[in-house]
Amino acid sequence: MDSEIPAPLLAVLERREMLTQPVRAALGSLPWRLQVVGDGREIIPEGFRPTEVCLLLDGMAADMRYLASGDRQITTLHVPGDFVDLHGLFVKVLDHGVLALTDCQIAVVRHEDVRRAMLDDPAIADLVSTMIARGAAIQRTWIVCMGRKDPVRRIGHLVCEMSARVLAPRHGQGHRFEFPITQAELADLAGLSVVHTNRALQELRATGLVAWQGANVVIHNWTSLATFAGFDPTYLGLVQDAG
Amino acid sequence: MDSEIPAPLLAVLERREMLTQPVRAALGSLPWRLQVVGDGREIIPEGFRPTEVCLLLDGMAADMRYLASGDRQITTLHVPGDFVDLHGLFVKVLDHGVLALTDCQIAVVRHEDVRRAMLDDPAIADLVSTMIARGAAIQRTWIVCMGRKDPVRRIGHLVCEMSARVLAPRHGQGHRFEFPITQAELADLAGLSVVHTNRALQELRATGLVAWQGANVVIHNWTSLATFAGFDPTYLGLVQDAG
DNA sequence: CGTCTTCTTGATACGATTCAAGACGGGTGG
DNA sequence: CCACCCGTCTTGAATCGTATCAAGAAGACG
Repeated sequence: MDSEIPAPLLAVLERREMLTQPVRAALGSLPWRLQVVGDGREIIPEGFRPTEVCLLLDGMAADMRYLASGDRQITTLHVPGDFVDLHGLFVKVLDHGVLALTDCQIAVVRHEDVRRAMLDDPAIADLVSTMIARGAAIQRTWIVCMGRKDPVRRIGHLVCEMSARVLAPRHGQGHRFEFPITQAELADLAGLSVVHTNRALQELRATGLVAWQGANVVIHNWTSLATFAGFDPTYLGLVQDAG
Repeated sequence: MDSEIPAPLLAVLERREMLTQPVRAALGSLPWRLQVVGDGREIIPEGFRPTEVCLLLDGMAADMRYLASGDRQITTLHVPGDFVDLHGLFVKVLDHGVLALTDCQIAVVRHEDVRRAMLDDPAIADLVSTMIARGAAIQRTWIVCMGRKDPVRRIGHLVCEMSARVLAPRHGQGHRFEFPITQAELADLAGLSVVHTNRALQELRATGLVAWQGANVVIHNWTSLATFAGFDPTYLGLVQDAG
C-alpha cells in the first residue's frame, strides 16, 4: 500500500535486533503492503506455499497444527517484530498454520524482494538466518518445558519469556505487559486441558509471583519467578549478550 | 586431519539435500578435521560459544538440556548428515548441549571457513539456512507430538520420522533400520518416565505395526504406522517435494 | 563367572482429563 | 437502560493416565 512510509517496519524490527545503517537502509527500501487480520482468523493456512513473508507489526499470533483427532497444538507465539513465516523462504511448504490471536497488523513482503536484499547485502541474509535460528531456540526451550516441567512452571516460564520478548527485561524488577491469550489457547500451547490450565493458572497466581487478570499480566518479582520456573534467557539471545 | 579427502563429507550431505555442482565444489574444498566422540560423551557442552560447526558423519547424537532438578530433556536427535550446531553460526551462545548416543564421527569445520563459503556462493548460505529451517520444523513437529499425542503414538511418530530421515521412505512397504537409543534416552526425549516408556513400547509392539528389539527397528507396515501415529512427512521437506 | 547396564514387572499414589454445570462479563438488540 | 446471549472463566466429581518406588530378569562385557 504505502511503501513510502517504511518507518513502522523498521521500528518494530529494531525492538529485537541491532541494525547497522546499511541494513536499516536496505530494509527501509523494501516494498511492502499492510494487511489486517481479525482476531481468530488464519493469517496463513497449514500446507500453504508462501511467496511472501509476513512481519507482525501489531497484535499476537500463533503457529499451530491440527491433528486428525481435531485437537490442535500451538507451537510458538509471535509478538510484534516477529516474522511469522520467515522459513518459508527456504522450505516450500509450510508445515503449520498461523492464527491471529488478536486483531493483527502485518507487513507483507515478497520473497523475491527479500531474496534480492539478501544477495545485495549478506548482512540481511545473516539477519534472516539469525531470526530463524532464534525462533528454533524458542521452540527448543518450549520442548523442554513441555517434557520436563509441571504445568505451573510451564506457564510461569511462558510468562517470563513473553515478558522478555515484549519488554526489555529488567531483572529483579516488576513487569507489566499485555498477554491477550485465552485459557483455551493457553491449553493448546501448554499441551493441557482447559480445566487443568485454569487450575494451573490459579496455582501460579497463588504463589504471589504473578497477577494475571484478563489480558494484563503483572510480574511482581521477576527474579523469583524466573528461578521458580527455571527460566534462563540465554536462548533468546537478547542484546545484553554483546560478547 | 585429512582435508584432501572430502568425499565422506559430501556423501553424507547428499543423502539429505540435492547439491548443484558449484555447491559440491565449494563444500568439497572446505577444510575440516575428523573428530571421534565416544558413546555417552558430550560433543558440545551447554552454554558453549562455538567457533566451529560439527557435521555428524556417523553415529547418533542428541540435543539436550539439563534442568536444575537434574532432569534432562532431549530436544532433537541427529543422524549422519545433520549439522548438530549449525545455528551456532548465528547465535553466539548455544542454549543446549549435544550428547553422543553412540560412538560418533564428526567433521569439524571452522565458522570462518563456512562464512567465507556463504559469501562466495549464496547457494551455500541458502543451504545453511534451509538446514536450520528444517531442524526447526522437526522441533515444531515434536512439540505437537509432546503436547497432543499419547505416548504410544508419540513414539510411533518418532519411528516414522527416524526411518524417513535415515532411509529414503518407500510408503506402504516394510522398513528396517538401526535406532540405537536406550529406553532412558527415549524417555528423556518423549517427556516420560522410563517405566512408562517401556510400557508404551510394549503397547506399540503389540499393535504389530513395529518390531523393536535392541537397536533394530522393523516397520511392518509403514502406511498403517504413519496413519496410526498421525505422521505427515511434509515437514521433513524431502526430495519428493520437487514442486 | 560376576558385575553392570538395560529392560521389565507389580503396586501405589498422584496428576490430568473428562463430563457437567454454573458464574462472570462484554456486547447486542429491544 | 435492561434483558439476553455468547464466549470465557471457574468449580466439583469421577475416571483414567502417568510417575514413583521397589525389585527382579535379561543381556552385555570383562
